[in-house]
Parts: sequence; structure tokens; C-alpha cells
Amino acid sequence: MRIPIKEVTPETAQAEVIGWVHEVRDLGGLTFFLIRDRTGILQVTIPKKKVGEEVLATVREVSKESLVRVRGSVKAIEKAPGGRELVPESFELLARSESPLPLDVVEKVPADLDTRLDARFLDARRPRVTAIFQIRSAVIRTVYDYLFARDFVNITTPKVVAAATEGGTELFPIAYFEKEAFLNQSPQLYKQMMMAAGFERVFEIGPIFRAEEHNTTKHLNEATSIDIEVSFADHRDVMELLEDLILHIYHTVQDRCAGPLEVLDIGELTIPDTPFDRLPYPDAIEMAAGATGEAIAYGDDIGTIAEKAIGEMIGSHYFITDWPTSIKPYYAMPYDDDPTVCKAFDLMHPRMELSSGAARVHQHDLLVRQIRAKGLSPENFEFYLAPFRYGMPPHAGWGLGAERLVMTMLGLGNIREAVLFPRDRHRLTP
RNA sequence: GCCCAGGUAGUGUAGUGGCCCAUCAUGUCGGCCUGUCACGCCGACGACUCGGAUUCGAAUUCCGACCUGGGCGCCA
Repeated sequence: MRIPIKEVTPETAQAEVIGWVHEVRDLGGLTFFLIRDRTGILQVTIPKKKVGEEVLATVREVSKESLVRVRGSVKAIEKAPGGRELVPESFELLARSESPLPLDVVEKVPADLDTRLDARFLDARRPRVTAIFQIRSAVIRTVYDYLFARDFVNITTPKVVAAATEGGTELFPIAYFEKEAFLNQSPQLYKQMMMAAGFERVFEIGPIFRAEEHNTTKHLNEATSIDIEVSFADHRDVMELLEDLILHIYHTVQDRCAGPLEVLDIGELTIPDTPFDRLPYPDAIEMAAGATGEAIAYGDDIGTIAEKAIGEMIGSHYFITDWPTSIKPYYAMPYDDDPTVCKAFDLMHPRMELSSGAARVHQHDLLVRQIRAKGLSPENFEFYLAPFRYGMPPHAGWGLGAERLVMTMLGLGNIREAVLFPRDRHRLTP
């Protein structure tokens, strides 16, 4: 019976494992194999004079990264990694690996990210990469657990759509029979429509597509968005939910991912303090001006340099609130007493934006006016506007970038490290 | 979209006009080695993105193409 490598302990008597040949050290009369599966690495020691001829014959055939099944007795040996080693009675080659390898799994020689992504299946055999995706999986699971526990309904909305959500961002056009269609940039309109349906609390974790030709370490053309929408809530409510969720994710990863964190040389995650600072937009641009010496006009976006300067000063997660209505989407709710300011917010990590959200406009006529004010045509949004005429509750929500969350949590240098098969300006395969 | 940088063995690199039929490491192959843990030692194999130009001579300079990385704008 095959067991995971991490279950082979110094106390184990007999074991059978299946894994990839991580490394071979042939000392002549004695050969050491390191066999790796997703749970760890086991040393297999072959004293050539003491093992059978069949074992020796197979050992000669084996190349690095071949898949092997090894069965034998386990010995507690202090010198061996993990304090134990396996001496094989049988050693089978299940699938031979070609050589040379497209990249060095053991990482004696580093590989460029581009080379690694070309051979992602091999790259992902590296314990570091495996660890990142184990943690990413834990993050996503935590989000599901957290939201289900709070009565959220999971929904799935179309990724093939007829019209842009917000104007602004470029969309990928696709051929949809005789019609023009696009890949969705956000589930925004659909999750709002489900507020009209009375679902009250919905969430979706799914792909979003942006056709922007950016070429940076924090942008993807296909990303994963964690999106929620809540009825009878305002921006303050969903900001609290967001910071609590972030905190909960950090704690859960810290508790449940000790192994992967150790592989990544992260002993302790730096768990952010809550509540996060709420920094109104006017204060944010003032801070940025003070730090960079470059004034930002009210109504201008906060650029990357300003964003980094503020991030350095605050040093932790923070919200930027009370944005000018002019630079936020039409669905962000303006304040009653000053409609030039809206109830939108961005959640920032010192390195980059993680999330943006808002209390939404739920009044049909106001929404139409705001769509027009952005230079868009309400006629193109009729499917979206109709629900606002039939009892739309007040609501609020946000979208959180899953890759950016993982990236900032683990201190990854490039967002592509947080996706198995990234889609960027130049990469469409694998 | 704008700007900058770069393409040298399977992988990562050195090399800024002749010292380069190209450095080092890793890898692969062969040999030696019974406690390695980046095992060690000996030997071999393997590369200048493509096209054009300048020059006595180009990996090196220039032009074009293709590919890549990064910054910015914008955004999650």
C-alpha cells in the first residue's frame, strides 16, 4: 500500500512510496536517491552489495524526475533527512523522464520566470511552487468557508457578455455566432441584479478578463476576482467585512499552512492590524504630495509613485475612502450632502491595490443620470437597469483580486507566481 | 499605448572589434569512489535569435524583423 512520503517516520517499519527522482548521489558502492512527492522528500539508500539484482538493474535505468515506486524497510538514521531512510526491496520505474530537463527542478541553477512558465508542470514540481499553490488553495477555501458561514449564496455569472460593464477598460471581443460579444471584465452588473432578485448576500470567485496592454509584475489579462454584494449594507459595512475576511485569511493560512510557509521561508506571516486606516482621498493626495513633492490635483487618480509613497508611510493595509465621483464608476453612490464625492473605497496593501468597492446606486433615475454623466448610453444597459425599476434594495459590495492577495501575503515579486498558467500581454500558452 | 533594457550550450551566466574554432556553473554521457545531503575527483559533449550592412576581421558596431523582461499610464 502506497503511503505519502511525509508519513514515513523513523518509527515506520516498512513503506511503499511513489514519487519523482529529485536527486541522485552515486558514491560507488552506495547510492542515495531523493524521492519527492507533494508531501515531502525521502532518502532511498541503496547499498549495492546488499540489494537484489533487479533493483540494481532498475536503478541504472532511472533518470532525474522519473516517476518510481519504491518499497522496502525503513531505518531510523540520524544522518538522513527527516531522520529516516528507506532501503528498497523493490524499485520500479513507472515513467521515465527524458533528459535534459527543460529546467532544473532542484534549482541548483535558477531559471527565468519565462522558462519556468513554459515548463510549468515541471516548475510546479519544485517544492516552493507547490507551496504557493497549496496556500492559494487554502486562501480560496477560507473565503468559501467564511462567506458560507455568513449566509452568502454562491453564484456563477456569465463570462461571455454583450456589453462593457464600466466603459473604461478594454474588453476582449469574441466571436459568438452572428453576434458581437466580449469576455466579462467583472461580475459587477450581475451580482447587483441578484440583489434585485432578493438573494441578499451573494459571492462569486471567478475569472475576469482585461484587455489592457499593461506589462507589469502586478497585472494579468485573466485574473481571479473574489466578488461579493450585500443588500441593506453600505460601504462601511462591506469594508468591515473585507478587513475581517483578510484578517481571517491570514490567521487561517498561518494556522493551517505551516508546512508550505516553511518551504517558502516564511515562519510567521505578518498579520495586519485591524481596523485598517480609513484614509479619505483628500488626505491621501495630500500625503502623497508631501512625500513626493508632486502635487496631485483633486480629481486625479493616485498614480503608482504616489501609491507607493503612501504605502511606505502607512506600512500596512489601509482603505482610501471618499473618492471624487468623477473618477469612480457610475454605480458608486454619491454622498447626499455632496454628490461630487462618492461612497467608494479601495483597499490598499503597501505594495498595490487589492480591492475596490462601494455602496451602490440603487435608484434607477440616479443611475441613468450617472451612466449618462460618464458618456455611456443607458440603452446599452437596459438588461441591467430593468431590475432597478422593480424594488431594488440598497446594497454595497467589492471585488478582491485573488492573485494580488496571495502575492502580497507571501511577498511574491511577480503576480505570475500566484497563477498556474498566467495570461499576459505575450503569453497564451501553456 | 508610451518609455527603457535585453536575446550566448537543456538551464543560469562571462565576454563592449583581433587575446573567442567563446568563460564559469549546472546538466548529460563515460570512468573512480560504501554515508552522501549543492557528495567529491578525472574526461568528454553541448551555444552566439534571424536577415542585411560596416570592417582586413563582428558574439561585440549599425539597420530591420522576431522574441522577452521591466517601468509608466490604467487597474484587481
